[in-house]
Amino acid sequence: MGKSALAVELAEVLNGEIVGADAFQIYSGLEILTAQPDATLRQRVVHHLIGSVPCQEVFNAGRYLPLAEAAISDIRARGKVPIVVGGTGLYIKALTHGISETPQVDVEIREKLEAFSLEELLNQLKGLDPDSVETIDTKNRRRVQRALEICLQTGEAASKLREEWKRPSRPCRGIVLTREREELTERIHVNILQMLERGVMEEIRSLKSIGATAQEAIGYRDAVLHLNGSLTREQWVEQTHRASCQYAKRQLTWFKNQTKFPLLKLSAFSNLRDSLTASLDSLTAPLE
RNA sequence: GGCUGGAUAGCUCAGUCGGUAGAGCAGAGGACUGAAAAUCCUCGUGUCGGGGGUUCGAUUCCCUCUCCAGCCA
Repeated sequence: MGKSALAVELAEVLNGEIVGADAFQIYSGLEILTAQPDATLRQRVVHHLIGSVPCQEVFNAGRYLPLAEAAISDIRARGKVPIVVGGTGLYIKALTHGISETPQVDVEIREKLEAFSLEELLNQLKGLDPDSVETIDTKNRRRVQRALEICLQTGEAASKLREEWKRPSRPCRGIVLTREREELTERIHVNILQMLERGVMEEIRSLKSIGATAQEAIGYRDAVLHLNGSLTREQWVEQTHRASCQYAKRQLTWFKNQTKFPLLKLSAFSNLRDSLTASLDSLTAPLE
């Protein structure tokens, strides 16, 4: 989409610093694959939380929130403007609305639950927390399992701990960047080819290990298959491109329907300057 | 040239003992409270390769043609 470059322009105008809100750019070791802002951009403006967690570690929204809040306070304390940039809707919503007070994920419990079928998980959950069964998507294993994890860890019903998104919106302004679908598709293609030129495959080959969450990055598993020889370079490009386009669509759906931020279609502008001006206009919208 | 398989949704393929057909993937839309670049939900009319025959009725049986594989010459 072109978030990183635009964010740096904005930060320079607003005397700001950037706080990453991207579940995968957070990892170090996957700089190329996750398209982290390059050295030039990072020299111009201070970036927080990007490439800051070893990709061997398990990371999630629960870990993200306090880190991001700390970064934001720190920026404010120095009289600067925090600019949160990223494509992970859940992380941004956690920041603006907070999330329920539930304990950190217990890896052992999670692993134990992996062994059960969805039906078995549902039955357990029905016994412990019938209300949850009413509210969550019971066809979605992740949701059912998470609710059960909370019940088992806390000894309480997950539905009790789950509060409405509280802190109905901490004051902030925001914009959602979009582009024409075709243009976006083309840009994604170019970006993927650039990853190869920059050495994604070498980056991935040199990893000694990778954590359970980081390995979900688009293109990672297929890259491993390519390095094994079971997938051609072209196939890697094709699959990664497809997955990225699908992801971009899901992001749009999320931001359109889960936030009140105005949409800004970048396709209308031919250069960064104009995009910046338009962004600044949009950002004068009332505080959310 | 002969034989044997194929030819069905954008792609890979099921299927119809003859009553005009369905999965996965792709595509479109949507959901989303600690795995979120994840996970999940909804949406399937297509000359069933062309032509002819049998039949009340053929994508399904028969003949023929075309194309693609493989085998034999």
